[in-house]
Amino acid sequence: MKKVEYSIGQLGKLTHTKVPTVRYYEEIGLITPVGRSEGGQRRFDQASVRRLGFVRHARELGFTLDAIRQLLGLADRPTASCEPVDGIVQQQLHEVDLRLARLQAIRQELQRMLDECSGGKAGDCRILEVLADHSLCLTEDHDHPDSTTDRQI
Amino acid sequence: MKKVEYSIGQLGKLTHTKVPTVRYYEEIGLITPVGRSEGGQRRFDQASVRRLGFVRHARELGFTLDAIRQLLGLADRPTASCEPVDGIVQQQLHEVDLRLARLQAIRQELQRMLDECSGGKAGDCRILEVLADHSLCLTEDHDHPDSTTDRQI
DNA sequence: ATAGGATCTCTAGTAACTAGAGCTTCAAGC
DNA sequence: GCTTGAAGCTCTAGTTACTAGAGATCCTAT
Repeated sequence: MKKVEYSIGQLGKLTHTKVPTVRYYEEIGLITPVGRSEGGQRRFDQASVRRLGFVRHARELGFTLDAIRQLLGLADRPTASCEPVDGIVQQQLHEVDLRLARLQAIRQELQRMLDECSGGKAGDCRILEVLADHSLCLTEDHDHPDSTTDRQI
Repeated sequence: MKKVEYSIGQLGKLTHTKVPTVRYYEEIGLITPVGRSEGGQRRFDQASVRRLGFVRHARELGFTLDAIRQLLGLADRPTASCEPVDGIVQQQLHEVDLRLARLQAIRQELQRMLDECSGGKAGDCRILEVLADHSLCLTEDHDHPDSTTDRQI
């Protein structure tokens, strides 16, 4: 069984990751090539594929790169307790729940705005009115964008 | 009835907007002070308050500043048809729906991961396993972060 | 008159990439 | 062995919507 090596492009294909993204992950220390070719091109191995796969999957689930860095650190020490892993995931679930709640409220208001728009001139547009006057909207949870840690997905 | 004027700080309080954010919105052309004081400080009026209120409310609903710029342009021409407004809002609703669907799938997988974790060593951690091996996860819609236009809320 | 809070401008930083310029390396075909 | 074109390299800068800080100036109340 010989060691298979991958170019950055092959690694990218295997993990559905764009090449510049792989380089970016290397830059911030999430993955490291096993070496370089004679001419200086990056070479990766099977472990890189798994590691990058992990990163990508976690990103799909909305984890920040920072959280992923922690998860990777924990995954690297198989004898450690998996409690912190659990904590990170629980935290993420919590944030997803918050975002779901906010999005659902937003969805409702958008839908209502659309329902009320009768399609005339902008001057009479109910949508523009609601947007201009917050008190016309139903949402209670008046959450101000500045304070909202708004992130991805 | 005399014209009331507001400093940037007062405007910020009235609209729950941080002062640097107000300046940023001015920089990108969303709002404009009515003038400046002798000493060069910005002065705003009631119309500024309404306009900034509009921006903030639209941001809460997840519109991009670009969409908001368009909405403001439409709101400024009351005789124009409100059809494009409707279009922008519908588009936004659509995006919110997509995001809700994705978040719900994510929520499910996070929950399942937590349910399966028995709390032992990281080496046996089901969570880390699932993260490392995408094929272990239930989500069908394998959506790759790169291609995801992931934005706020 | 003065103190101290508010405001000014300017630069730089955040997350997680993406895009482009200008150059070099690699692999396949002849 | 040579050529050619895709793929790789580094570096800089751009994206969105702000936020933070430095150092100077203004405004208002005592």
